[in-house]
Amino acid sequence: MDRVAVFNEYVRQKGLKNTSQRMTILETFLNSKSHYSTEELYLKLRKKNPKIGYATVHRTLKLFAECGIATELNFGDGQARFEPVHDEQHHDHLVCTRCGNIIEFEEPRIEVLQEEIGRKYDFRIENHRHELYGVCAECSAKKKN
Amino acid sequence: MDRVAVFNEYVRQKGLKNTSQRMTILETFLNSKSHYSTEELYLKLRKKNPKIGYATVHRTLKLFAECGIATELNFGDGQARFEPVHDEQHHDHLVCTRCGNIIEFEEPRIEVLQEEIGRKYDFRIENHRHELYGVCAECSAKKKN
DNA sequence: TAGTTTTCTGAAAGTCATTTTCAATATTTA
DNA sequence: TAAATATTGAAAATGACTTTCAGAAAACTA
Repeated sequence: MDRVAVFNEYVRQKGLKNTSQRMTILETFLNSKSHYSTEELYLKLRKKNPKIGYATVHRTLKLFAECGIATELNFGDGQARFEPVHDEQHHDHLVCTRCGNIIEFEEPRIEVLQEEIGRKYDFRIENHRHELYGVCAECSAKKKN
Repeated sequence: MDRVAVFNEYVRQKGLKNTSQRMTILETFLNSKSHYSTEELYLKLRKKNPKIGYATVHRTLKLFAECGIATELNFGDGQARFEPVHDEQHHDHLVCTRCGNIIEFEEPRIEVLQEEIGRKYDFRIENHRHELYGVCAECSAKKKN
């Protein structure tokens, strides 16, 4: 079941309504690999439909997260970001504190160790956040620091 | 050099002033293992000194983080938290999404893997954030879910 | 040590992302 | 198609932080 279908199913089950705004937002959101903040997605959407409101974008992104087709991220810059959930393996993020660039990484061995920690503390892990902050290759080269 | 000395040294070097408020806040902050939000520490401090202001508490916590005796944490509940830096090994956190309880864990093998990732992406890691969210043993027992 | 300079403080106002309100509008149901 | 119900967008509200500013306190200076 693709993500559009998941969303439609969620909307149906919850007795929500399927509006043109929601479809536009979903489409734009899925067709991008960026880690959008509400603001960024809102600005992008205005170009397609200048009538769309900020609150609607925000509410809809929350809805995506709720039904499991988006993940809410927070890189400490004071605004939430959202990324589409993909079928591929879970990944985490390297965040460049100079240029803001975000690199995704996968490390199954860390995932395994996390599970081990959960068992050790008798803690049922539901999700996690793992971000590495620093300076990316480009910025290191640029500023030779 | 203990953390009070580190703070005093930092204040001296920066040409800042050493006030009674800062000392009170530092003392209260260090004598606790909690992960205080500004609000929580502010409320606790009011009991000792009702005249102390929220802004001062917040500014001072930022100052602690700046001089390296505190770490700023963010568990996604919309408010920053601070913990005293201890000499012991670096740790990360398990956060119970039911009761809010925070457990610290250490896992050197994860630290090693992080460094490996940094090398792989030619990324100079300066710090990281690693939090595991889920249900703690107590809450699991309570709600049998 | 008194005077001068500079930083601090606390209260209040301002900021900024997010959330809520509400009247108008759109979707879905009957 | 009408009735019921959810959604929308604009604007107001919220909440965590951040800044402002005038008076207070600390550090420096002669």
